[in-house]
Amino acid sequence: MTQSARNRYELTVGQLAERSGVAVSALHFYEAKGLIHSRRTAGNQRRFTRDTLRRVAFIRVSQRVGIPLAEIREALSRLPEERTPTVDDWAALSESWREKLDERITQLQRLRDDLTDCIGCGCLSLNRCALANPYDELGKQGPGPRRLLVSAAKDPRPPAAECISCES
Amino acid sequence: MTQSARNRYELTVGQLAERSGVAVSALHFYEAKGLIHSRRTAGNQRRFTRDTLRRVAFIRVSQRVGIPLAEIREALSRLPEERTPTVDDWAALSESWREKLDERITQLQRLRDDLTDCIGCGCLSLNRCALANPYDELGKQGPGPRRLLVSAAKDPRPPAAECISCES
DNA sequence: AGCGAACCTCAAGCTCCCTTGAGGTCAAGT
DNA sequence: ACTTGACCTCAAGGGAGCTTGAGGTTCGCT
Repeated sequence: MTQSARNRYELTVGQLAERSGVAVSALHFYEAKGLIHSRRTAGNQRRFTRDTLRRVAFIRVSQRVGIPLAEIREALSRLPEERTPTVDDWAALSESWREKLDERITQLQRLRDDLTDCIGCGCLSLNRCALANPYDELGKQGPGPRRLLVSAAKDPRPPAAECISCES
Repeated sequence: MTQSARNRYELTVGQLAERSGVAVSALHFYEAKGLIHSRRTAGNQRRFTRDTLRRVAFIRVSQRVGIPLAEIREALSRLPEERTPTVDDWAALSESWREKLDERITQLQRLRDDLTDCIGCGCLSLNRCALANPYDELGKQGPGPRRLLVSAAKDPRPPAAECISCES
Protein backbone atom coordinates (compact mmCIF):
# COMPACT_ATOMS: atom_id res chain seq x y z
CA MET A 1 0.00 0.00 0.00
CA THR A 2 1.43 3.31 -1.00
CA GLN A 3 1.52 6.28 1.29
CA SER A 4 -1.07 8.14 -0.72
CA ALA A 5 -3.38 5.18 -0.80
CA ARG A 6 -2.99 4.93 2.91
CA ASN A 7 -4.09 8.51 3.31
CA ARG A 8 -7.36 7.74 1.72
CA TYR A 9 -8.12 5.06 4.21
CA GLU A 10 -6.74 6.54 7.36
CA LEU A 11 -7.75 9.51 9.39
CA THR A 12 -5.72 12.10 11.21
CA VAL A 13 -6.77 12.91 14.71
CA GLY A 14 -8.25 16.16 13.46
CA GLN A 15 -10.35 14.41 10.86
CA LEU A 16 -11.50 11.88 13.36
CA ALA A 17 -12.41 14.66 15.75
CA GLU A 18 -14.37 16.53 13.14
CA ARG A 19 -16.25 13.55 11.88
CA SER A 20 -17.02 12.09 15.25
CA GLY A 21 -17.78 15.36 16.95
CA VAL A 22 -15.36 14.51 19.71
CA ALA A 23 -12.59 16.89 20.72
CA VAL A 24 -9.04 16.04 19.80
CA SER A 25 -8.12 16.10 23.46
CA ALA A 26 -10.81 13.56 24.20
CA LEU A 27 -9.51 11.31 21.47
CA HIS A 28 -6.04 11.51 22.94
CA PHE A 29 -7.60 10.66 26.23
CA TYR A 30 -9.44 7.67 24.81
CA GLU A 31 -6.26 6.43 23.26
CA ALA A 32 -4.38 6.84 26.51
CA LYS A 33 -7.10 4.81 28.17
CA GLY A 34 -6.89 2.12 25.54
CA LEU A 35 -10.31 2.64 23.99
CA ILE A 36 -8.95 3.42 20.57
CA HIS A 37 -5.62 2.77 18.91
CA SER A 38 -3.52 4.39 16.24
CA ARG A 39 -0.40 3.81 14.26
CA ARG A 40 2.16 6.55 14.11
CA THR A 41 3.61 8.12 10.98
CA ALA A 42 7.31 8.68 10.51
CA GLY A 43 6.69 12.12 11.97
CA ASN A 44 5.00 10.65 15.06
CA GLN A 45 1.52 11.67 14.13
CA ARG A 46 -1.48 9.48 14.80
CA ARG A 47 -3.27 7.71 12.01
CA PHE A 48 -6.54 6.02 12.75
CA THR A 49 -8.17 3.34 10.69
CA ARG A 50 -11.64 4.10 9.52
CA ASP A 51 -13.29 1.68 11.87
CA THR A 52 -12.14 3.90 14.69
CA LEU A 53 -15.08 6.10 13.74
CA ARG A 54 -17.30 3.24 14.67
CA ARG A 55 -15.43 2.71 17.89
CA VAL A 56 -15.85 6.34 18.80
CA ALA A 57 -19.52 6.21 17.92
CA PHE A 58 -19.86 3.21 20.13
CA ILE A 59 -18.06 4.97 22.95
CA ARG A 60 -20.33 7.99 22.81
CA VAL A 61 -23.46 5.94 22.61
CA SER A 62 -22.38 3.88 25.54
CA GLN A 63 -21.55 6.92 27.56
CA ARG A 64 -24.94 8.39 26.92
CA VAL A 65 -26.46 5.33 28.42
CA GLY A 66 -24.31 5.75 31.47
CA ILE A 67 -21.58 3.21 31.03
CA PRO A 68 -18.19 4.23 32.39
CA LEU A 69 -15.22 4.28 30.07
CA ALA A 70 -13.52 1.37 31.77
CA GLU A 71 -16.45 -0.85 30.98
CA ILE A 72 -16.66 0.40 27.43
CA ARG A 73 -12.99 -0.34 27.05
CA GLU A 74 -13.56 -3.84 28.20
CA ALA A 75 -16.39 -4.34 25.77
CA LEU A 76 -14.36 -2.97 22.90
CA SER A 77 -11.49 -5.22 23.79
CA ARG A 78 -13.67 -8.11 22.74
CA LEU A 79 -13.50 -6.93 19.16
CA PRO A 80 -10.96 -8.83 17.11
CA GLU A 81 -7.55 -7.25 17.14
CA GLU A 82 -6.02 -9.05 14.24
CA ARG A 83 -8.60 -8.07 11.66
CA THR A 84 -10.95 -5.20 10.99
CA PRO A 85 -14.14 -5.92 12.87
CA THR A 86 -16.92 -7.12 10.66
CA VAL A 87 -20.52 -6.04 10.75
CA ASP A 88 -21.21 -9.17 12.71
CA ASP A 89 -18.58 -8.30 15.28
CA TRP A 90 -20.24 -4.96 15.80
CA ALA A 91 -23.68 -6.46 15.81
CA ALA A 92 -22.69 -8.80 18.61
CA LEU A 93 -21.37 -5.92 20.66
CA SER A 94 -24.40 -3.78 20.00
CA GLU A 95 -26.69 -6.64 20.81
CA SER A 96 -25.22 -7.01 24.27
CA TRP A 97 -25.59 -3.30 24.76
CA ARG A 98 -29.16 -3.45 23.60
CA GLU A 99 -29.88 -5.91 26.37
CA LYS A 100 -28.43 -3.52 28.89
CA LEU A 101 -30.59 -0.81 27.44
CA ASP A 102 -33.63 -3.00 27.83
CA GLU A 103 -32.77 -3.60 31.44
CA ARG A 104 -32.30 0.06 32.05
CA ILE A 105 -35.61 0.86 30.44
CA THR A 106 -37.38 -1.72 32.56
CA GLN A 107 -35.74 -0.31 35.63
CA LEU A 108 -36.80 3.22 34.81
CA GLN A 109 -40.32 2.07 34.14
CA ARG A 110 -40.51 0.47 37.52
CA LEU A 111 -39.06 3.61 39.00
CA ARG A 112 -41.82 5.57 37.36
CA ASP A 113 -44.53 3.24 38.52
CA ASP A 114 -43.22 3.26 42.03
CA LEU A 115 -43.05 7.00 41.99
CA THR A 116 -46.69 7.05 41.08
CA ASP A 117 -47.41 4.71 43.97
CA CYS A 118 -45.49 6.91 46.31
CA ILE A 119 -47.47 9.92 45.29
CA GLY A 120 -50.58 7.90 45.88
CA CYS A 121 -49.66 7.12 49.44
CA GLY A 122 -48.32 10.57 49.97
CA CYS A 123 -45.12 9.05 51.14
CA LEU A 124 -41.76 9.18 49.55
CA SER A 125 -40.34 6.31 51.47
CA LEU A 126 -36.67 5.57 51.33
CA ASN A 127 -37.10 2.03 52.48
CA ARG A 128 -40.14 0.95 50.60
CA CYS A 129 -39.75 2.55 47.26
CA ALA A 130 -37.65 1.24 44.46
CA LEU A 131 -37.01 4.89 44.04
CA ALA A 132 -34.50 5.27 46.74
CA ASN A 133 -33.88 1.62 47.01
CA PRO A 134 -32.25 0.31 43.89
CA TYR A 135 -32.23 -3.43 44.33
CA ASP A 136 -29.00 -3.67 42.52
CA GLU A 137 -25.45 -3.74 43.58
CA LEU A 138 -24.57 -0.68 41.58
CA GLY A 139 -26.86 1.39 43.67
CA LYS A 140 -24.65 0.63 46.58
CA GLN A 141 -21.69 2.15 44.89
CA GLY A 142 -22.96 5.48 45.80
CA PRO A 143 -25.32 7.69 44.04
CA GLY A 144 -25.05 9.50 40.89
CA PRO A 145 -25.45 8.57 37.34
CA ARG A 146 -22.03 7.11 37.19
CA ARG A 147 -23.31 3.63 36.60
CA LEU A 148 -26.79 3.64 35.29
CA LEU A 149 -26.82 0.35 33.59
CA VAL A 150 -27.53 -1.85 36.48
CA SER A 151 -28.21 -5.49 36.44
CA ALA A 152 -31.95 -5.42 36.45
CA ALA A 153 -33.33 -6.16 39.86
CA LYS A 154 -33.87 -9.67 40.91
CA ASP A 155 -37.46 -9.39 41.78
CA PRO A 156 -37.54 -10.36 45.43
CA ARG A 157 -37.69 -6.87 46.75
CA PRO A 158 -36.38 -6.17 50.17
CA PRO A 159 -38.90 -6.66 52.92
CA ALA A 160 -41.17 -3.69 53.02
CA ALA A 161 -39.80 -1.56 55.77
CA GLU A 162 -41.43 1.19 57.70
CA CYS A 163 -42.18 4.37 55.90
CA ILE A 164 -39.47 6.69 56.93
CA SER A 165 -41.33 9.87 56.55
CA CYS A 166 -44.87 8.96 57.45
CA GLU A 167 -44.44 7.35 60.81
CA SER A 168 -43.50 9.08 63.99
CA MET B 1 -42.67 24.06 71.83
CA THR B 2 -40.43 22.64 74.49
CA GLN B 3 -36.95 21.37 73.84
CA SER B 4 -37.93 17.78 74.46
CA ALA B 5 -40.93 18.07 72.23
CA ARG B 6 -38.67 19.45 69.59
CA ASN B 7 -36.38 16.47 69.85
CA ARG B 8 -39.19 14.22 68.91
CA TYR B 9 -39.81 16.08 65.73
CA GLU B 10 -36.31 16.92 64.67
CA LEU B 11 -33.43 14.81 63.56
CA THR B 12 -29.73 15.07 64.22
CA VAL B 13 -27.48 14.68 61.24
CA GLY B 14 -26.58 11.20 62.42
CA GLN B 15 -30.19 10.16 62.60
CA LEU B 16 -30.91 11.61 59.23
CA ALA B 17 -27.91 9.78 57.84
CA GLU B 18 -28.97 6.49 59.28
CA ARG B 19 -32.55 6.73 58.19
CA SER B 20 -31.83 8.00 54.74
CA GLY B 21 -28.87 5.77 54.09
CA VAL B 22 -26.81 8.77 53.10
CA ALA B 23 -23.45 9.50 54.71
CA VAL B 24 -23.18 12.37 57.14
CA SER B 25 -20.55 13.94 54.93
CA ALA B 26 -22.92 13.83 52.01
CA LEU B 27 -25.62 15.52 54.06
CA HIS B 28 -23.19 18.26 54.99
CA PHE B 29 -22.40 18.55 51.33
CA TYR B 30 -26.06 18.80 50.38
CA GLU B 31 -26.58 21.47 52.96
CA ALA B 32 -23.59 23.42 51.72
CA LYS B 33 -25.09 23.21 48.25
CA GLY B 34 -28.44 24.39 49.47
CA LEU B 35 -30.40 21.20 48.85
CA ILE B 36 -31.36 20.78 52.46
CA HIS B 37 -31.49 23.15 55.40
CA SER B 38 -31.14 22.93 59.14
CA ARG B 39 -31.49 25.02 62.18
CA ARG B 40 -28.66 25.07 64.68
CA THR B 41 -28.88 24.28 68.35
CA ALA B 42 -27.30 26.48 71.00
CA GLY B 43 -24.29 24.19 70.68
CA ASN B 44 -24.11 24.70 66.92
CA GLN B 45 -25.37 21.29 65.98
CA ARG B 46 -27.67 20.74 63.07
CA ARG B 47 -31.29 19.87 63.54
CA PHE B 48 -33.33 18.79 60.57
CA THR B 49 -37.05 18.80 60.32
CA ARG B 50 -38.63 15.51 59.48
CA ASP B 51 -39.54 16.48 55.98
CA THR B 52 -35.85 16.62 55.24
CA LEU B 53 -36.08 12.86 55.00
CA ARG B 54 -38.38 13.33 52.10
CA ARG B 55 -36.07 15.87 50.58
CA VAL B 56 -33.17 13.46 50.82
CA ALA B 57 -35.28 10.69 49.35
CA PHE B 58 -36.16 12.97 46.52
CA ILE B 59 -32.53 13.88 45.99
CA ARG B 60 -31.43 10.26 45.78
CA VAL B 61 -34.23 9.30 43.49
CA SER B 62 -33.47 12.18 41.21
CA GLN B 63 -29.81 11.35 41.14
CA ARG B 64 -30.56 7.81 40.16
CA VAL B 65 -32.38 9.10 37.17
CA GLY B 66 -29.39 11.19 36.23
CA ILE B 67 -30.33 14.65 37.32
CA PRO B 68 -27.46 16.82 38.55
CA LEU B 69 -27.60 18.27 42.03
CA ALA B 70 -27.93 21.82 40.77
CA GLU B 71 -31.13 20.94 38.99
CA ILE B 72 -32.47 19.02 41.94
CA ARG B 73 -31.73 22.01 44.09
CA GLU B 74 -33.71 24.16 41.75
CA ALA B 75 -36.64 21.80 41.81
CA LEU B 76 -36.59 21.61 45.58
CA SER B 77 -36.48 25.37 45.81
CA ARG B 78 -39.98 25.36 44.42
CA LEU B 79 -41.24 23.80 47.61
CA PRO B 80 -42.78 26.32 49.97
CA GLU B 81 -40.31 27.79 52.41
CA GLU B 82 -42.69 29.26 54.88
CA ARG B 83 -44.60 26.10 55.70
CA THR B 84 -43.93 22.40 55.81
CA PRO B 85 -44.57 21.04 52.34
CA THR B 86 -47.83 19.22 52.06
CA VAL B 87 -48.46 15.96 50.30
CA ASP B 88 -49.76 17.99 47.41
CA ASP B 89 -46.56 19.99 47.22
CA TRP B 90 -44.58 16.80 46.98
CA ALA B 91 -47.01 15.29 44.55
CA ALA B 92 -46.57 18.27 42.26
CA LEU B 93 -42.83 17.91 42.36
CA SER B 94 -42.93 14.19 41.83
CA GLU B 95 -45.36 14.60 39.01
CA SER B 96 -42.97 16.83 37.14
CA TRP B 97 -40.25 14.31 37.74
CA ARG B 98 -42.46 11.56 36.50
CA GLU B 99 -42.83 13.41 33.25
CA LYS B 100 -39.09 13.65 32.94
CA LEU B 101 -38.86 9.98 33.64
CA ASP B 102 -41.34 9.31 30.88
CA GLU B 103 -39.29 11.38 28.53
CA ARG B 104 -36.16 9.59 29.53
CA ILE B 105 -37.78 6.24 29.00
CA THR B 106 -39.01 7.26 25.58
CA GLN B 107 -35.58 8.48 24.73
CA LEU B 108 -33.93 5.24 25.78
CA GLN B 109 -36.48 3.27 23.82
CA ARG B 110 -35.68 5.21 20.73
CA LEU B 111 -32.04 4.73 21.44
CA ARG B 112 -32.62 1.02 21.61
CA ASP B 113 -34.64 0.94 18.43
CA ASP B 114 -32.08 2.99 16.61
CA LEU B 115 -29.35 0.74 17.81
CA THR B 116 -31.24 -2.16 16.31
CA ASP B 117 -31.56 -0.22 13.07
CA CYS B 118 -27.89 0.50 13.07
CA ILE B 119 -27.10 -3.13 13.46
CA GLY B 120 -29.40 -3.76 10.56
CA CYS B 121 -27.60 -1.39 8.29
CA GLY B 122 -24.31 -2.51 9.64
CA CYS B 123 -23.51 1.07 10.30
CA LEU B 124 -23.05 2.79 13.56
CA SER B 125 -23.43 6.22 12.16
CA LEU B 126 -22.60 9.21 14.26
CA ASN B 127 -24.64 11.53 12.16
CA ARG B 128 -27.69 9.51 11.45
CA CYS B 129 -28.33 7.65 14.63
CA ALA B 130 -30.06 9.01 17.63
CA LEU B 131 -27.42 7.01 19.33
CA ALA B 132 -24.60 9.38 18.91
CA ASN B 133 -26.81 12.24 18.02
CA PRO B 134 -29.02 13.20 20.90
CA TYR B 135 -31.35 15.72 19.37
CA ASP B 136 -31.35 17.65 22.52
CA GLU B 137 -29.37 20.50 23.86
CA LEU B 138 -28.09 18.49 26.74
CA GLY B 139 -26.24 16.23 24.42
CA LYS B 140 -24.18 19.14 23.37
CA GLN B 141 -22.94 19.68 26.83
CA GLY B 142 -20.59 16.90 26.34
CA PRO B 143 -20.91 13.30 26.96
CA GLY B 144 -21.45 11.29 29.94
CA PRO B 145 -24.35 10.50 32.08
CA ARG B 146 -24.17 13.80 33.83
CA ARG B 147 -27.41 15.01 32.37
CA LEU B 148 -29.53 12.22 31.19
CA LEU B 149 -32.87 13.83 31.54
CA VAL B 150 -33.12 15.62 28.30
CA SER B 151 -36.02 17.46 26.92
CA ALA B 152 -37.45 14.76 24.79
CA ALA B 153 -36.49 15.32 21.21
CA LYS B 154 -38.54 17.61 19.11
CA ASP B 155 -39.23 15.15 16.44
CA PRO B 156 -37.80 16.83 13.39
CA ARG B 157 -34.59 14.93 13.44
CA PRO B 158 -31.57 16.51 11.92
CA PRO B 159 -31.29 15.97 8.20
CA ALA B 160 -29.99 12.50 7.63
CA ALA B 161 -26.33 13.05 7.04
CA GLU B 162 -23.90 10.78 5.39
CA CYS B 163 -22.96 7.65 7.17
CA ILE B 164 -19.65 8.34 8.68
CA SER B 165 -18.38 4.84 8.73
CA CYS B 166 -19.96 3.32 5.66
CA GLU B 167 -18.94 5.72 2.96
CA SER B 168 -15.49 6.24 1.57
C1' DA C 1 -16.86 15.66 87.11
C1' DG C 2 -15.47 12.60 83.62
C1' DC C 3 -15.99 9.75 79.67
C1' DG C 4 -17.01 8.41 74.92
C1' DA C 5 -19.82 9.08 71.06
C1' DA C 6 -21.46 12.26 68.11
C1' DC C 7 -21.02 16.62 66.51
C1' DC C 8 -18.47 20.85 64.44
C1' DT C 9 -15.31 23.30 60.61
C1' DC C 10 -12.10 23.59 57.33
C1' DA C 11 -8.87 21.80 53.96
C1' DA C 12 -7.33 18.45 51.20
C1' DG C 13 -7.93 14.33 48.53
C1' DC C 14 -10.29 11.20 45.28
C1' DT C 15 -12.68 9.33 40.85
C1' DC C 16 -14.31 10.31 36.40
C1' DC C 17 -13.75 12.58 32.18
C1' DC C 18 -11.87 15.58 30.10
C1' DT C 19 -9.80 20.61 28.82
C1' DT C 20 -6.15 24.03 28.81
C1' DG C 21 -1.61 25.58 28.42
C1' DA C 22 3.27 25.56 27.60
C1' DG C 23 6.79 24.46 24.69
C1' DG C 24 8.07 22.24 20.64
C1' DT C 25 7.66 19.52 15.81
C1' DC C 26 5.67 18.41 11.23
C1' DA C 27 3.49 19.22 6.75
C1' DA C 28 1.65 21.82 3.09
C1' DG C 29 1.15 26.11 0.52
C1' DT C 30 3.37 30.44 -1.43
C1' DA D 1 12.81 29.58 2.64
C1' DC D 2 9.10 30.88 5.19
C1' DT D 3 4.76 30.83 7.20
C1' DT D 4 0.75 28.78 9.00
C1' DG D 5 -1.94 25.37 10.84
C1' DA D 6 -2.26 20.89 12.54
C1' DC D 7 0.11 17.90 15.30
C1' DC D 8 3.07 16.20 19.43
C1' DT D 9 3.96 15.53 24.89
C1' DC D 10 3.37 16.36 29.47
C1' DA D 11 1.61 18.73 33.43
C1' DA D 12 -1.82 21.08 35.51
C1' DG D 13 -6.59 22.53 36.08
C1' DG D 14 -11.69 21.94 36.46
C1' DG D 15 -16.31 20.45 37.85
C1' DA D 16 -19.34 17.10 39.89
C1' DG D 17 -19.99 14.69 43.99
C1' DC D 18 -18.35 13.24 47.58
C1' DT D 19 -14.85 11.19 51.45
C1' DT D 20 -11.11 11.62 54.69
C1' DG D 21 -8.46 13.73 58.15
C1' DA D 22 -7.04 16.98 61.61
C1' DG D 23 -8.17 19.50 65.39
C1' DG D 24 -11.64 20.91 68.40
C1' DT D 25 -16.58 21.13 70.83
C1' DT D 26 -20.94 19.29 72.69
C1' DC D 27 -24.11 15.87 74.37
C1' DG D 28 -25.75 12.42 77.24
C1' DC D 29 -24.70 9.19 80.65
C1' DT D 30 -22.73 7.47 84.91
